[in-house]
Amino acid sequence: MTIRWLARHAGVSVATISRALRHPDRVAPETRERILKLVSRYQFVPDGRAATFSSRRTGLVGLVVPTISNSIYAEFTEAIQNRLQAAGLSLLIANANYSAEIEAGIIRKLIESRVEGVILTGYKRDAALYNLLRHYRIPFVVTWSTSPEPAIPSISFDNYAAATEAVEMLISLGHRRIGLICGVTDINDRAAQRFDAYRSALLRHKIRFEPELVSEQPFEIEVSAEAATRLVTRKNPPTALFCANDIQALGALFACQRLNVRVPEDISLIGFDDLPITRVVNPPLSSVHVPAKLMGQAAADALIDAARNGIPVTGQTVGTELMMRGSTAPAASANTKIR
Amino acid sequence: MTIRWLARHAGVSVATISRALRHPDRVAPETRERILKLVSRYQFVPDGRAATFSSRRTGLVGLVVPTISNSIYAEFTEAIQNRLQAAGLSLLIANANYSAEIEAGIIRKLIESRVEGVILTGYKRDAALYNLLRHYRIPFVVTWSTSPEPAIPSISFDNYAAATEAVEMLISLGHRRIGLICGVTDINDRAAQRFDAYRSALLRHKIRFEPELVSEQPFEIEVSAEAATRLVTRKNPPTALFCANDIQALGALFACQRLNVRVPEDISLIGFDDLPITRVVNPPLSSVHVPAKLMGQAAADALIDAARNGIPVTGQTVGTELMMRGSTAPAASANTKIR
DNA sequence: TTGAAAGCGATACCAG
DNA sequence: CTGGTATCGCTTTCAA
Repeated sequence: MTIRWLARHAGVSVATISRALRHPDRVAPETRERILKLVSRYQFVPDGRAATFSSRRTGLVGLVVPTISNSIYAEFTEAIQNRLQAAGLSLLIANANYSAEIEAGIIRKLIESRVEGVILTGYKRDAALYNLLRHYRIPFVVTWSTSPEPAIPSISFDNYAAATEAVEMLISLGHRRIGLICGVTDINDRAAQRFDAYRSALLRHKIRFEPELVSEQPFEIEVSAEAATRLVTRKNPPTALFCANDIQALGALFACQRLNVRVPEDISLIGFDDLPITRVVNPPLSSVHVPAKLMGQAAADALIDAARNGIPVTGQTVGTELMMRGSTAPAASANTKIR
Repeated sequence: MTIRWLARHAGVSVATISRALRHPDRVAPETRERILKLVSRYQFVPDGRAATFSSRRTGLVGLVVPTISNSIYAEFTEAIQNRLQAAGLSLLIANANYSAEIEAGIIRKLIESRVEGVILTGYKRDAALYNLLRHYRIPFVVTWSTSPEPAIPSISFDNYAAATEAVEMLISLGHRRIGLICGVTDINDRAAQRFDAYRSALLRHKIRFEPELVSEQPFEIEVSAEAATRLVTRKNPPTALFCANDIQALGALFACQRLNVRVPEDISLIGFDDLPITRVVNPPLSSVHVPAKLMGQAAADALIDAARNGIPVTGQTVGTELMMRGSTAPAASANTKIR
């Protein structure tokens, strides 16, 4: 069942069939009707690869995320997918699983598929990969972190600034012993930037940085709860905890509840991502709002523009907002000065 | 940059280049070295479409899910993706967004891409779609619900049985006023089956079915919390709530906490999906464990087998398990008889 | 408005 | 072991 077969049956040329399918207005109404009737009668679905192959357009965009089981990436992915779908493009999705090797393989495969654009998560990766994409003239955009290199366009928020705001808020509430739970900085540049921001903020305020108050963990709520438990049950526990991720913040919140450590009276919590659930838990969780959906849409739009109209992708910074909720309060012990 | 170009530069034929890339052992070591050096020097990545086109294999599998922002689908998707990736196949993912129309368009597009298999969510859809897939000899499998038609292979658990177990548990704990929060049954056959199970269980135990105790809602935690609030603040509130989804159960739990309705003393809760978070909240949430990962892997494996070895997809039922945790207790008022 | 024919880039069969 | 070549299914000039 091919265009050629249909052409024979309809008594026209393959060119006419192709036109009837793609540019119906360029075919005589009568001819068109006849063809379309055949098409639906035989449930003909043209081979997209062949089409793609002659027209040089695959209609495919690749997305590389470390995982989608983290809600925030799921939301991000979904936003991208919806946008592309609306533009008639398809999403080829791949999990890099926080592994540089897997990622490299994935990117190669995307190039093999001749995707018309690639959305990357995080900027830190072998330069060879960026070069490969450029070499194949495949527009790409980095999300979730901004690359220091201007040649690598990123549509993202500023992890460092956002984390700084959160930590400074805790400091301004009088907290001096502030713990951190974040992702594994070796494999996650977002986590690394947030860690940096935390550390710098402390130093800037002359607060000693204590490595024992920092816990790097994978994003699993049970693991995070355990990490928080360890932090909170120290002899000299922190009075505030910055969790560079809501999953971890939730783990911490539930761990505290279980330990009868009152939030925010005994310990203040701030998360990161602003998942919908933060507004529903008790107390509601303060969190840094990350415009995941917006960021995804902007990235998709940029790539759609690049693919359709050859417009080069330009970087863009989207804003975050610290959402203060019930999980954060002035330090009880300290001389509480809110500025 | 094509195979032909490389052939000229290497002074060999295109056939040899192709072989050097796909079957290195069928090429003289010397020739091979020379070719591979060129390939890496020019960062040549063969065009997968062309390959696909001559070899009749696209290496693509399509997945149609209603959404991925629900964690449980994200986990499912991820399992499939990992499995396919390991088998050298790529996942083309599409959100149907609980819309039959969008889904139909998506399936058409998957056929256009000549995917080698399709994983569907839920069985209820226009028969024409199934026929189209069959017509194109594309193996498919239904997940998340079992089709009553044997011609539609499903790899799934039994929604009805699983929900029945949960509701009967509540009944056996002495509950007689049991509420239900579930998905929108019009567009979600899983929700519909769970609703049916709930209703039948009540009737079977001579408990009056009260429509006012049922709330159909989209899977958003805030919406679910409101729905639960309405149910719990009735003049004559239920003593137990079956939530056909953990998102909704969590919404209910947090709503109860906020209203000072004690769980499980005042109201028992059972969710569905057994998300990791259920083990961490307070009290831990009873839930029906759904083997999302296993189901995804099995579906992926079935399709891999179908694509690779022409083995027809056969249905399979995977088990669920009711995980009883702290959110459920015997009815306080009633004459508590645990059988 | 319609048709003929030249690709698009790799694969694989068949010779040599 | 290597080369020539038909082929996959459709799009797209270019003519008619």
